[in-house]
Amino acid sequence: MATRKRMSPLAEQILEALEERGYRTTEPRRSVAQAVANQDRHFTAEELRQMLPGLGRATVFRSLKLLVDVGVLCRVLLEDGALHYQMSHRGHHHHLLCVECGVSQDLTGCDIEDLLAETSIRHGFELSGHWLEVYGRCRNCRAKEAVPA
Amino acid sequence: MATRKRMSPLAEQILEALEERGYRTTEPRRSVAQAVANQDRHFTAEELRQMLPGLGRATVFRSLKLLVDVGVLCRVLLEDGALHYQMSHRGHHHHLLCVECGVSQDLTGCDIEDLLAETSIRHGFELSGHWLEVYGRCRNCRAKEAVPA
DNA sequence: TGTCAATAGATACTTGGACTCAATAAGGGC
DNA sequence: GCCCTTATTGAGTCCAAGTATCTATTGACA
Repeated sequence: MATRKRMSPLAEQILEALEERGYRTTEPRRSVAQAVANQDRHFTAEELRQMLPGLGRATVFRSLKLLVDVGVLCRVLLEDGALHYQMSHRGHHHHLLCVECGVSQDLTGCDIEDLLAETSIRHGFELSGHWLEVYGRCRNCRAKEAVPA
Repeated sequence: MATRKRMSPLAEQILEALEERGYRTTEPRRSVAQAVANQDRHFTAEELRQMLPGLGRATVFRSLKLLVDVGVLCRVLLEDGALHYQMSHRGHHHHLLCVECGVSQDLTGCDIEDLLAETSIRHGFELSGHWLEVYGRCRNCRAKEAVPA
Protein backbone atom coordinates (compact mmCIF):
# COMPACT_ATOMS: atom_id res chain seq x y z
CA MET A 1 0.00 0.00 0.00
CA ALA A 2 3.00 2.23 0.65
CA THR A 3 3.16 3.63 -2.86
CA ARG A 4 -0.44 3.56 -3.94
CA LYS A 5 -0.49 4.35 -7.62
CA ARG A 6 -2.38 7.31 -8.89
CA MET A 7 -5.55 6.23 -10.61
CA SER A 8 -7.53 7.75 -13.43
CA PRO A 9 -10.93 9.24 -12.63
CA LEU A 10 -12.56 6.47 -14.60
CA ALA A 11 -10.79 3.83 -12.56
CA GLU A 12 -11.93 5.58 -9.39
CA GLN A 13 -15.48 5.47 -10.65
CA ILE A 14 -15.21 1.75 -11.20
CA LEU A 15 -14.06 1.22 -7.65
CA GLU A 16 -16.84 3.43 -6.36
CA ALA A 17 -19.34 1.29 -8.21
CA LEU A 18 -17.98 -1.72 -6.34
CA GLU A 19 -18.02 0.05 -3.01
CA GLU A 20 -21.61 1.08 -3.50
CA ARG A 21 -22.50 -2.58 -3.70
CA GLY A 22 -20.59 -3.36 -0.56
CA TYR A 23 -17.48 -4.84 -2.18
CA ARG A 24 -14.12 -4.07 -0.66
CA THR A 25 -11.48 -1.96 -2.33
CA THR A 26 -8.33 -4.04 -2.65
CA GLU A 27 -5.03 -3.61 -4.41
CA PRO A 28 -5.83 -6.26 -7.04
CA ARG A 29 -9.19 -4.63 -7.78
CA ARG A 30 -7.44 -1.29 -8.03
CA SER A 31 -5.15 -2.74 -10.69
CA VAL A 32 -8.02 -4.32 -12.56
CA ALA A 33 -10.03 -1.10 -12.47
CA GLN A 34 -7.10 0.88 -13.83
CA ALA A 35 -6.38 -1.67 -16.55
CA VAL A 36 -10.01 -1.77 -17.60
CA ALA A 37 -10.23 2.02 -17.58
CA ASN A 38 -7.22 2.19 -19.87
CA GLN A 39 -8.84 0.12 -22.60
CA ASP A 40 -10.35 1.99 -25.47
CA ARG A 41 -11.93 -1.07 -27.01
CA HIS A 42 -13.11 -4.53 -26.15
CA PHE A 43 -10.66 -7.07 -24.77
CA THR A 44 -10.61 -10.70 -23.73
CA ALA A 45 -10.08 -12.11 -20.27
CA GLU A 46 -6.75 -13.40 -21.47
CA GLU A 47 -5.62 -9.99 -22.69
CA LEU A 48 -6.50 -8.45 -19.38
CA ARG A 49 -4.59 -11.17 -17.60
CA GLN A 50 -1.49 -10.36 -19.62
CA MET A 51 -1.77 -6.71 -18.67
CA LEU A 52 -1.78 -7.73 -15.03
CA PRO A 53 0.92 -10.35 -14.67
CA GLY A 54 1.04 -9.89 -10.91
CA LEU A 55 -2.53 -11.05 -10.40
CA GLY A 56 -3.75 -14.59 -10.02
CA ARG A 57 -5.71 -16.13 -12.84
CA ALA A 58 -8.77 -16.65 -10.70
CA THR A 59 -8.70 -13.07 -9.52
CA VAL A 60 -8.85 -11.77 -13.05
CA PHE A 61 -11.83 -13.96 -13.90
CA ARG A 62 -13.56 -13.13 -10.64
CA SER A 63 -13.05 -9.42 -11.18
CA LEU A 64 -14.41 -9.55 -14.70
CA LYS A 65 -17.50 -11.34 -13.52
CA LEU A 66 -17.93 -8.87 -10.69
CA LEU A 67 -17.64 -5.89 -13.00
CA VAL A 68 -20.18 -7.35 -15.37
CA ASP A 69 -22.58 -7.99 -12.48
CA VAL A 70 -22.14 -4.46 -11.23
CA GLY A 71 -22.75 -3.10 -14.70
CA VAL A 72 -19.33 -1.55 -15.25
CA LEU A 73 -18.47 -3.94 -18.06
CA CYS A 74 -20.60 -5.56 -20.70
CA ARG A 75 -19.90 -8.69 -22.62
CA VAL A 76 -19.41 -8.53 -26.37
CA LEU A 77 -19.85 -11.53 -28.59
CA LEU A 78 -17.65 -11.53 -31.67
CA GLU A 79 -18.67 -13.00 -34.98
CA ASP A 80 -16.53 -16.08 -34.39
CA GLY A 81 -18.13 -16.68 -31.01
CA ALA A 82 -15.25 -15.26 -28.96
CA LEU A 83 -16.31 -13.46 -25.81
CA HIS A 84 -14.86 -10.02 -25.16
CA TYR A 85 -15.51 -7.33 -22.57
CA GLN A 86 -15.73 -3.58 -22.70
CA MET A 87 -16.78 -0.64 -20.58
CA SER A 88 -20.51 -0.18 -20.39
CA HIS A 89 -21.41 3.49 -20.33
CA ARG A 90 -25.13 3.11 -20.16
CA GLY A 91 -27.74 0.57 -19.24
CA HIS A 92 -29.01 -1.62 -21.99
CA HIS A 93 -27.52 -1.14 -25.40
CA HIS A 94 -26.04 -3.00 -28.35
CA HIS A 95 -22.81 -2.83 -30.30
CA LEU A 96 -21.80 -2.11 -33.83
CA LEU A 97 -18.54 -4.05 -34.12
CA CYS A 98 -16.09 -3.35 -36.88
CA VAL A 99 -14.76 -6.65 -38.17
CA GLU A 100 -11.65 -4.96 -39.54
CA CYS A 101 -10.27 -2.74 -36.81
CA GLY A 102 -12.28 -4.14 -33.92
CA VAL A 103 -13.66 -0.83 -32.78
CA SER A 104 -17.14 -0.88 -31.35
CA GLN A 105 -19.82 1.76 -31.25
CA ASP A 106 -22.82 1.72 -29.01
CA LEU A 107 -26.09 1.38 -30.78
CA THR A 108 -28.73 3.66 -29.36
CA GLY A 109 -31.45 5.94 -30.50
CA CYS A 110 -33.13 3.34 -32.62
CA ASP A 111 -36.37 1.49 -32.39
CA ILE A 112 -35.11 -2.05 -32.20
CA GLU A 113 -36.46 -2.59 -28.71
CA ASP A 114 -39.92 -1.46 -29.70
CA LEU A 115 -39.89 -3.50 -32.85
CA LEU A 116 -38.85 -6.60 -30.92
CA ALA A 117 -41.55 -6.08 -28.34
CA GLU A 118 -44.16 -5.71 -31.02
CA THR A 119 -42.95 -8.74 -32.96
CA SER A 120 -42.88 -10.87 -29.83
CA ILE A 121 -46.47 -10.02 -29.08
CA ARG A 122 -47.48 -11.12 -32.54
CA HIS A 123 -45.86 -14.49 -31.78
CA GLY A 124 -47.59 -14.80 -28.43
CA PHE A 125 -44.27 -14.29 -26.66
CA GLU A 126 -43.67 -12.44 -23.44
CA LEU A 127 -40.35 -10.75 -24.04
CA SER A 128 -37.80 -11.01 -21.24
CA GLY A 129 -34.51 -10.22 -22.91
CA HIS A 130 -32.45 -10.39 -26.03
CA TRP A 131 -28.91 -10.40 -27.29
CA LEU A 132 -27.95 -8.48 -30.38
CA GLU A 133 -24.56 -7.88 -31.92
CA VAL A 134 -24.12 -6.16 -35.26
CA TYR A 135 -21.04 -6.70 -37.41
CA GLY A 136 -19.72 -4.59 -40.22
CA ARG A 137 -17.05 -2.09 -41.23
CA CYS A 138 -16.77 1.25 -39.55
CA ARG A 139 -16.57 4.65 -41.17
CA ASN A 140 -12.79 4.82 -40.77
CA CYS A 141 -12.08 1.46 -42.33
CA ARG A 142 -14.34 2.25 -45.23
CA ALA A 143 -12.62 5.58 -45.77
CA LYS A 144 -9.20 3.94 -45.72
CA GLU A 145 -10.21 1.56 -48.45
CA ALA A 146 -11.75 4.28 -50.59
CA VAL A 147 -8.47 6.25 -50.62
CA PRO A 148 -5.72 3.61 -50.47
CA ALA A 149 -2.26 4.79 -49.48
CA MET B 1 -23.28 -51.52 -43.84
CA ALA B 2 -25.07 -54.88 -44.04
CA THR B 3 -28.18 -53.70 -42.24
CA ARG B 4 -28.49 -50.13 -43.32
CA LYS B 5 -31.14 -48.53 -41.18
CA ARG B 6 -34.19 -46.97 -42.71
CA MET B 7 -33.96 -43.21 -42.58
CA SER B 8 -36.58 -40.53 -42.28
CA PRO B 9 -37.20 -38.26 -45.27
CA LEU B 10 -35.77 -35.35 -43.34
CA ALA B 11 -32.57 -37.28 -42.64
CA GLU B 12 -32.33 -38.12 -46.32
CA GLN B 13 -32.65 -34.44 -47.13
CA ILE B 14 -29.79 -33.65 -44.81
CA LEU B 15 -27.56 -36.16 -46.54
CA GLU B 16 -28.57 -34.82 -49.92
CA ALA B 17 -27.54 -31.36 -48.80
CA LEU B 18 -24.11 -32.76 -48.01
CA GLU B 19 -23.86 -34.63 -51.29
CA GLU B 20 -24.75 -31.51 -53.22
CA ARG B 21 -21.68 -29.88 -51.72
CA GLY B 22 -19.51 -32.82 -52.65
CA TYR B 23 -19.32 -34.45 -49.25
CA ARG B 24 -19.46 -38.20 -49.01
CA THR B 25 -22.30 -40.13 -47.50
CA THR B 26 -20.86 -42.24 -44.72
CA GLU B 27 -22.34 -44.41 -42.01
CA PRO B 28 -21.46 -41.94 -39.24
CA ARG B 29 -22.98 -39.06 -41.17
CA ARG B 30 -26.07 -41.14 -41.74
CA SER B 31 -26.40 -41.59 -37.98
CA VAL B 32 -25.84 -37.95 -37.30
CA ALA B 33 -28.37 -36.95 -39.94
CA GLN B 34 -30.98 -39.24 -38.45
CA ALA B 35 -30.29 -38.08 -34.90
CA VAL B 36 -30.49 -34.46 -35.91
CA ALA B 37 -33.67 -35.07 -37.89
CA ASN B 38 -35.26 -36.62 -34.80
CA GLN B 39 -34.80 -33.52 -32.67
CA ASP B 40 -37.78 -31.26 -32.30
CA ARG B 41 -35.87 -28.56 -30.49
CA HIS B 42 -32.39 -27.23 -30.02
CA PHE B 43 -29.70 -29.47 -28.54
CA THR B 44 -26.07 -29.25 -27.50
CA ALA B 45 -23.10 -31.01 -29.04
CA GLU B 46 -22.88 -33.07 -25.89
CA GLU B 47 -26.50 -34.18 -26.11
CA LEU B 48 -26.00 -35.26 -29.67
CA ARG B 49 -22.92 -37.16 -28.67
CA GLN B 50 -24.86 -39.07 -26.06
CA MET B 51 -27.45 -40.03 -28.64
CA LEU B 52 -24.68 -41.49 -30.77
CA PRO B 53 -22.44 -43.44 -28.40
CA GLY B 54 -20.88 -45.34 -31.27
CA LEU B 55 -19.35 -42.23 -32.83
CA GLY B 56 -16.07 -40.61 -31.99
CA ARG B 57 -16.09 -37.27 -30.23
CA ALA B 58 -14.30 -35.51 -33.04
CA THR B 59 -16.72 -36.91 -35.58
CA VAL B 60 -19.69 -35.45 -33.79
CA PHE B 61 -18.09 -32.02 -33.60
CA ARG B 62 -16.94 -32.24 -37.22
CA SER B 63 -20.41 -33.20 -38.36
CA LEU B 64 -22.03 -30.38 -36.47
CA LYS B 65 -19.66 -27.89 -37.99
CA LEU B 66 -20.26 -29.33 -41.41
CA LEU B 67 -24.01 -29.15 -41.05
CA VAL B 68 -23.81 -25.55 -39.90
CA ASP B 69 -21.60 -24.68 -42.87
CA VAL B 70 -23.98 -26.37 -45.25
CA GLY B 71 -26.90 -24.53 -43.72
CA VAL B 72 -28.76 -27.54 -42.35
CA LEU B 73 -28.23 -26.50 -38.76
CA CYS B 74 -28.07 -23.12 -37.14
CA ARG B 75 -26.44 -22.16 -33.89
CA VAL B 76 -28.57 -20.89 -31.05
CA LEU B 77 -27.10 -18.91 -28.21
CA LEU B 78 -28.91 -19.35 -24.92
CA GLU B 79 -29.26 -16.64 -22.34
CA ASP B 80 -26.56 -18.21 -20.16
CA GLY B 81 -24.13 -18.30 -23.06
CA ALA B 82 -24.54 -22.00 -23.83
CA LEU B 83 -24.32 -22.87 -27.50
CA HIS B 84 -27.05 -25.08 -28.93
CA TYR B 85 -27.93 -26.26 -32.42
CA GLN B 86 -31.16 -26.75 -34.25
CA MET B 87 -32.48 -27.44 -37.72
CA SER B 88 -32.50 -24.41 -39.94
CA HIS B 89 -35.52 -24.40 -42.20
CA ARG B 90 -34.81 -21.23 -44.04
CA GLY B 91 -31.94 -18.93 -44.80
CA HIS B 92 -31.33 -16.10 -42.42
CA HIS B 93 -33.61 -15.86 -39.44
CA HIS B 94 -33.67 -15.36 -35.70
CA HIS B 95 -35.12 -17.22 -32.77
CA LEU B 96 -37.63 -16.53 -30.08
CA LEU B 97 -36.45 -18.81 -27.29
CA CYS B 98 -38.71 -19.71 -24.42
CA VAL B 99 -36.68 -19.58 -21.23
CA GLU B 100 -39.12 -21.92 -19.50
CA CYS B 101 -39.76 -24.83 -21.84
CA GLY B 102 -36.86 -24.25 -24.19
CA VAL B 103 -38.95 -24.27 -27.35
CA SER B 104 -37.83 -21.96 -30.10
CA GLN B 105 -39.80 -20.21 -32.79
CA ASP B 106 -38.33 -18.70 -35.89
CA LEU B 107 -38.64 -14.99 -36.11
CA THR B 108 -39.57 -13.85 -39.57
CA GLY B 109 -41.86 -11.43 -41.26
CA CYS B 110 -40.54 -8.48 -39.36
CA ASP B 111 -38.51 -5.48 -40.27
CA ILE B 112 -35.54 -5.97 -38.04
CA GLU B 113 -33.17 -6.41 -40.93
CA ASP B 114 -34.29 -3.18 -42.55
CA LEU B 115 -34.14 -1.30 -39.31
CA LEU B 116 -30.62 -2.56 -38.65
CA ALA B 117 -29.47 -1.58 -42.11
CA GLU B 118 -30.90 1.88 -41.70
CA THR B 119 -29.41 2.35 -38.25
CA SER B 120 -26.01 1.16 -39.42
CA ILE B 121 -25.98 3.69 -42.19
CA ARG B 122 -26.73 6.44 -39.71
CA HIS B 123 -23.61 5.35 -37.79
CA GLY B 124 -21.47 5.25 -40.94
CA PHE B 125 -21.32 1.46 -40.75
CA GLU B 126 -21.33 -0.97 -43.61
CA LEU B 127 -23.41 -3.85 -42.32
CA SER B 128 -22.01 -7.32 -42.87
CA GLY B 129 -23.88 -9.45 -40.39
CA HIS B 130 -25.51 -9.67 -37.02
CA TRP B 131 -26.49 -12.06 -34.31
CA LEU B 132 -29.81 -11.74 -32.56
CA GLU B 133 -31.46 -14.00 -30.02
CA VAL B 134 -34.67 -13.10 -28.27
CA TYR B 135 -35.63 -14.59 -24.92
CA GLY B 136 -39.02 -14.77 -23.28
CA ARG B 137 -41.92 -17.03 -22.43
CA CYS B 138 -43.94 -18.71 -25.11
CA ARG B 139 -47.70 -18.75 -25.50
CA ASN B 140 -47.97 -22.21 -23.94
CA CYS B 141 -45.99 -21.42 -20.84
CA ARG B 142 -47.92 -18.23 -20.30
CA ALA B 143 -51.22 -20.07 -20.67
CA LYS B 144 -50.12 -22.69 -18.16
CA GLU B 145 -49.41 -20.05 -15.57
CA ALA B 146 -52.68 -18.26 -16.19
CA VAL B 147 -54.68 -21.41 -15.44
CA PRO B 148 -52.66 -23.29 -12.82
CA ALA B 149 -53.55 -26.92 -12.21
C1' DT C 1 -13.00 -54.97 -57.98
C1' DG C 2 -9.16 -51.98 -57.02
C1' DT C 3 -7.51 -47.47 -55.96
C1' DC C 4 -7.08 -43.49 -53.47
C1' DA C 5 -8.70 -39.35 -51.47
C1' DA C 6 -11.95 -38.35 -48.00
C1' DT C 7 -13.31 -39.60 -43.64
C1' DA C 8 -13.39 -41.75 -38.97
C1' DG C 9 -11.77 -42.64 -34.44
C1' DA C 10 -8.46 -42.41 -30.68
C1' DT C 11 -6.27 -39.47 -28.10
C1' DA C 12 -3.57 -35.58 -26.75
C1' DC C 13 -3.85 -30.80 -26.49
C1' DT C 14 -5.86 -26.13 -25.93
C1' DT C 15 -8.79 -22.70 -24.26
C1' DG C 16 -11.55 -20.47 -21.00
C1' DG C 17 -13.22 -20.66 -16.92
C1' DA C 18 -14.84 -22.58 -12.08
C1' DC C 19 -13.63 -24.63 -7.57
C1' DT C 20 -10.98 -25.38 -3.25
C1' DC C 21 -8.59 -23.95 0.48
C1' DA C 22 -5.03 -21.98 3.25
C1' DA C 23 -3.02 -17.45 3.76
C1' DT C 24 -3.78 -12.57 3.70
C1' DA C 25 -5.71 -8.05 4.19
C1' DA C 26 -9.84 -4.59 4.63
C1' DG C 27 -12.19 -1.99 7.57
C1' DG C 28 -15.40 -1.24 11.55
C1' DG C 29 -15.42 -1.06 16.54
C1' DC C 30 -12.98 -0.13 20.43
C1' DG D 1 -3.65 2.42 16.36
C1' DC D 2 -5.00 -2.44 17.12
C1' DC D 3 -7.95 -6.42 16.87
C1' DC D 4 -11.30 -9.23 15.06
C1' DT D 5 -14.21 -10.78 11.62
C1' DT D 6 -14.94 -11.72 7.15
C1' DA D 7 -14.08 -10.92 2.32
C1' DT D 8 -10.66 -11.65 -0.83
C1' DT D 9 -6.55 -13.55 -2.90
C1' DG D 10 -3.60 -16.79 -5.42
C1' DA D 11 -1.86 -21.36 -6.29
C1' DG D 12 -3.21 -25.14 -7.93
C1' DT D 13 -6.49 -28.39 -9.53
C1' DC D 14 -10.27 -29.58 -12.18
C1' DC D 15 -13.61 -29.41 -15.81
C1' DA D 16 -16.08 -28.87 -20.23
C1' DA D 17 -16.04 -27.83 -24.90
C1' DG D 18 -13.80 -27.93 -28.74
C1' DT D 19 -9.42 -28.60 -31.92
C1' DA D 20 -5.40 -30.96 -33.93
C1' DT D 21 -2.95 -34.90 -35.25
C1' DC D 22 -2.20 -39.22 -36.82
C1' DT D 23 -3.28 -43.78 -38.45
C1' DA D 24 -6.76 -46.95 -40.05
C1' DT D 25 -10.86 -47.35 -42.68
C1' DT D 26 -14.22 -46.61 -46.17
C1' DG D 27 -16.97 -44.79 -50.00
C1' DA D 28 -17.10 -43.46 -54.81
C1' DC D 29 -15.78 -43.92 -59.11
C1' DA D 30 -12.96 -45.91 -62.96
